[in-house]
Amino acid sequence: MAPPPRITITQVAAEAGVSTATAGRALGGYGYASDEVAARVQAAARKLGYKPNMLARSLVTGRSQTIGVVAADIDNAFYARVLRGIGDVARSRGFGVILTNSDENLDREKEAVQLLLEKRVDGLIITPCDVHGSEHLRNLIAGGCPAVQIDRAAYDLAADSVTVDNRGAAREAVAHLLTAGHKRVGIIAELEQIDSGSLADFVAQAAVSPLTAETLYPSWQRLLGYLDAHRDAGVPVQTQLIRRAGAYSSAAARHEAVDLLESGARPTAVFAADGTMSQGLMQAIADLKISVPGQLSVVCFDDLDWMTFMQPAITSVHQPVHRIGSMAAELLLSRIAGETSMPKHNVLEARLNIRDSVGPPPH
Amino acid sequence: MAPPPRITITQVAAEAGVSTATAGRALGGYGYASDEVAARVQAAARKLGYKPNMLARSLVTGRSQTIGVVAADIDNAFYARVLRGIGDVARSRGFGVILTNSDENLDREKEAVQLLLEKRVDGLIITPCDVHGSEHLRNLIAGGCPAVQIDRAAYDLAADSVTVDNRGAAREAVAHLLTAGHKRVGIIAELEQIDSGSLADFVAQAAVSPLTAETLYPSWQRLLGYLDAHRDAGVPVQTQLIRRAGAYSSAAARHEAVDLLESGARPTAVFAADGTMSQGLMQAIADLKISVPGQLSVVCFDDLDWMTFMQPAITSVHQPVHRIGSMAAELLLSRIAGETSMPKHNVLEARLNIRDSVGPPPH
DNA sequence: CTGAAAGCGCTTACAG
DNA sequence: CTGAAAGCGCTTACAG
Repeated sequence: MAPPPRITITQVAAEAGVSTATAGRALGGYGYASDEVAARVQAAARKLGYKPNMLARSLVTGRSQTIGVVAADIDNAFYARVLRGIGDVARSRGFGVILTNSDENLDREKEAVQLLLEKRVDGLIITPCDVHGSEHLRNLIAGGCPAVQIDRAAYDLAADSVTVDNRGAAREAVAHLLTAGHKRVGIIAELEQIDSGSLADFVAQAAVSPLTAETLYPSWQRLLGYLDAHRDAGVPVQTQLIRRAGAYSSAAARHEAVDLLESGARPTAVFAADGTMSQGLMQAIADLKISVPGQLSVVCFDDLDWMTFMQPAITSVHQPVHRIGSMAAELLLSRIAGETSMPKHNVLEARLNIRDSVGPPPH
Repeated sequence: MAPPPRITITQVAAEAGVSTATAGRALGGYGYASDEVAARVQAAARKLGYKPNMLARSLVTGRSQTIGVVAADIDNAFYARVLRGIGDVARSRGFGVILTNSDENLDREKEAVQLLLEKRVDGLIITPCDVHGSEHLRNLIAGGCPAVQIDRAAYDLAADSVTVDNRGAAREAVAHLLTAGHKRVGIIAELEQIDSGSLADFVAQAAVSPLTAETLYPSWQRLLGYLDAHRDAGVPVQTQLIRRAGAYSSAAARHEAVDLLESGARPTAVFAADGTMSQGLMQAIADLKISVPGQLSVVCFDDLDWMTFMQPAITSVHQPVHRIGSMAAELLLSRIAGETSMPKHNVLEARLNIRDSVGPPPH
């Protein structure tokens, strides 16, 4: 009933009649060992049911063969998928993955990083909750801990990043609507963090000077794509069609969407800028019993990947989410392996998946 | 540019002018230390930016403050949520979480358990991919590693489990359809693993002797609930209405659903036994342009949690998924803390969420 | 309350 | 190719 004591390399060495150093070399795949001895040690290990204690190994080698992940919220299809990509790569390379959630909260992020550091991860993959660069992340990098950012990139952090071309994808999505003849295209976006003054200022500024999207939050990048498409098509932007949920919440999105769709100048098409906004929009459409694409054309950013199963199937922007994770992991592992070069910002393309939710504007 | 060397407790002790033992006691919160010394040590630690090395601590204490999770597939809303529940509890108790995926593959599961054991997790939460009890899991338990099963329970494993009352929930769901007057209710279920001979045998046996659901796979448990509801309502079971996708695949489900809905004796209602089956069913309904609930009433098991956003909103069985994870983690932590009692199988209730997808049978 | 010593289970130079 | 010794960074008895 009492748990049998764990077998250590000392016992294996004794059983095989060699030193622990030799046993370690034979088992750990480092250093030399004659075939004869190696076989004897392995037999002893098998016989005793030896399992190496990685904690001890890590303590001496200084590497834990573990990567840490700070996700914003694993209970979200986007991060779940990213994590799958990370996990697949980690597994294939013999690495473990320690997972933490920040909930977009800076204190939680700090705690999470702290935990991961104490557990001596070899590197970490993080969704920084503040793109304006948090000091603790700079310290991390300065401390020599490899890190790869995901989904967003803090502008002054000398670390790799893997993101999606949000701006380009939104531009394409909105262009698709404008090309179908729509002149009043709404957008529902999170736009929580204020990057550059008010929303109106942002729009005004985008109109006169080309903004760079690199260091913005995804929802602002997508708004920029929306503005790009309008400029490209020569369709004037109407600020009352730009709706800001102000939070990553489908309830907030639903509220904004209902308000938008009941407003005097109802748009003939709407672009929802992420999966959660899309949920809210679809709820609003159901609330108001609006037919799609009859009365309203719709394109959704589909982080959540359920747009294909809706009726009608929604034209949506599909991110290569698994790839974000696997690429981040590959990058991180190459940094851990010592590959050194300038930090690189990798931008993946998102694909527009054309379905049945876009038609010509009504009458 | 070179990463600054890590600060160890030895350096903190030197800085504070005490022994490492005292420094450890002052910092680690174990043993005694006078207020004066404690303050001096803490000041030194802060000054040097000391971060404890948990690897070293774990090596000596024998506890890693880490729990391992073997999920079937994190890229699935069910496990993502479970993991959230686990992560929330772990965080609040200062534990780390190492995540692995088994993909319902026994070899992967073994590898995963092996990895977790080498990393010396204090316990693990697992979705056993073979409910017939795998030897490696028995060894694990025998080795004294606390483990909690999730979603299913291997029948001969002396370990806690947290599952959902699949049978009861399916029974309620199907009863809801039968009560609405449906006499031909179809079911689309995974039913991959054969638990007791053929499907027909299983159904026949259930009719004569009361089967116990405890050690069955979830999809078989749900089928049992389907049969229960029919027996309760005195409605005869028609085997051609019981469709088996044979795999956890929405494509397979879609195929079976199309076949079922195009068959001579088309059912007037269908129960989809899990989120993936539900996807397949909804696709089939779209393929065939069947109106819901006009021509067909539908109840779905909603692992994926997107039924509420569909049009029309689908009546669905909603599992307390987050709770599964948090409960499993709490249970595991109490075992790790040394609480010893008989393994307990905890069964959570699922809730039927009534929406618009059920009406009376046509004509 | 504090310190010197031993030790957790490994790996790493260093001799041989 | 192998072994004796030292050491990774901590904690744990054991004296004092």
